[in-house]
Amino acid sequence: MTNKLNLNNLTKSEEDYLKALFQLLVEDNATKVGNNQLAEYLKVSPASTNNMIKKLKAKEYVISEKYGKLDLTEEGRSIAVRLIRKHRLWETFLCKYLNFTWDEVHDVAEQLEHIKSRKLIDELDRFMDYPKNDPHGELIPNANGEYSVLPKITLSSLLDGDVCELVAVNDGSVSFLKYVSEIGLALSSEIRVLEVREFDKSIRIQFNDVIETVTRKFADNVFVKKVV
Amino acid sequence: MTNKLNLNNLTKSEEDYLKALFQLLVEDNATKVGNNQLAEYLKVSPASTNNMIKKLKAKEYVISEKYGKLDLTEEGRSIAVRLIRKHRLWETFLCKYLNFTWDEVHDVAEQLEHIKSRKLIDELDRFMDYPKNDPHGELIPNANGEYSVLPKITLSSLLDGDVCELVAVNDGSVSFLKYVSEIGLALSSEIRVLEVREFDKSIRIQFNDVIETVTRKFADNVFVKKVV
DNA sequence: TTAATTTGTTAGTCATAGCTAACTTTTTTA
DNA sequence: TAAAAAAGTTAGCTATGACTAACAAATTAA
Ligand SMILES: [Mn+2]
Ligand SMILES: [Mn+2]
Ligand SMILES: [Mn+2]
Ligand SMILES: [Mn+2]
Repeated sequence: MTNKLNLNNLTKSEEDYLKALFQLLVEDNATKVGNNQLAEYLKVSPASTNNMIKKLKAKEYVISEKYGKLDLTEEGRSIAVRLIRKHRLWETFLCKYLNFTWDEVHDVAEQLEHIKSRKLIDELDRFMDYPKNDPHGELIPNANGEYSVLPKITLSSLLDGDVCELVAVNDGSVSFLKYVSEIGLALSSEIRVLEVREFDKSIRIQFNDVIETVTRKFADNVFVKKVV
Repeated sequence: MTNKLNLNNLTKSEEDYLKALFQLLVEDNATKVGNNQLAEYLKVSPASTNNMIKKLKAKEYVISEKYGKLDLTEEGRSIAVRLIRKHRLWETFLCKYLNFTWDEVHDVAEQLEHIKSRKLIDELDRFMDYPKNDPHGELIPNANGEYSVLPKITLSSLLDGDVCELVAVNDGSVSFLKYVSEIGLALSSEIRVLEVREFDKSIRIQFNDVIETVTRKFADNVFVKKVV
């Protein structure tokens, strides 16, 4: 048990890098994550990530060999999970109690996730009666740091005739989330794939007696579980 | 009307300096505030404050002549008031909804006050139904930036026989606040000054049939309004 | 009114965290 | 398998915001 309790001396940047690396490693289930990939994800230069990775290696949150791929230590993963817990709890709070819509919460949660107070986040969790999912459908890690990834596939991976339930959406883009709501989709919507068009991979879908055509790019950001 | 809307490009440090200067100027009603005084208040070196004051003068939040005293512009005051509003609303939220005690809230609020989202703070205000006072008794500025200082004097300024009501406490020191609660004092307590001792300015006070002797230092941090 | 003390300023240093440009190593492709 | 491309690294620069040490101005005391 590597319980060093060195959780509160991380800078906002260090936290952001650890969370980003975790999301690439675990959530996007990439087999290997490289320096340039991390740089692109964080929208900084490869030189910046290279520099930060050095520091995080010295602090034993990250493992990698020179010119090799990146990985997180147990301690590094644990910090990342705590950040994701905070992020998702705050998003939930903003939607459920402060009248935020699901496209408004991410940017504010990016700030709030860096507030350092164990009591704050655990009490917020209790106050909301331990929610399981955030406003975008993603699972919220619990106070013990137990983390699991929602079983999901992208809408774009389905074939003609498949029926699925919308279980989560990518929360990164405001315009995407607004678009999803506008056409009438929401978490739990049942979606039937009418046709995947060969030419441009656009997809005709049906839900609530509505028929829409969505692009491949759109469908890549919609996460579903198959029903039929 | 100097409404430049340049409110969201300030660093945490810049915000902290403006708030500190405001608190020295307005809340502690100091006639003049100097560079070293600000440095001591913020627990940084005079060189650091001198440097930051230069930057804040360039941005037109602060006014001062070389070797002269410091003052805030309207814009500078406005930023400071918004920070104080955020600080006090968060303190109130933590106490009322998240089971924090009044000695636990200040440090977390120091972090939360720097979160940038107009909607967040105005919705938090609405959620709590527009509270007037924070957990330490201080007035919460409203959404229009209207700010007023609670009419108050220190307990240490009273004389033998005076009777007063506890209206606020200095929220800076955890050990002080714990001490206040422990002896049974709270906001609205009625306190009678039995005797101010010449020798060390210690004060015998009575409240709720309790008689206690408190030091001058203690009484400096207790804010009251006179009843008799 | 001079001398001592306090207050304020400047110069130079450090750490953090970005950047570009140049370079090296690894991987891919022809 | 050699050349090209991609990926990763390094050096050197910038800005922010701390610091100390040295100095100048203003205030206070003698
Ligand atoms: Mn989010
Ligand atoms: Mn989310
Ligand atoms: Mn406070
Ligand atoms: Mn307070």
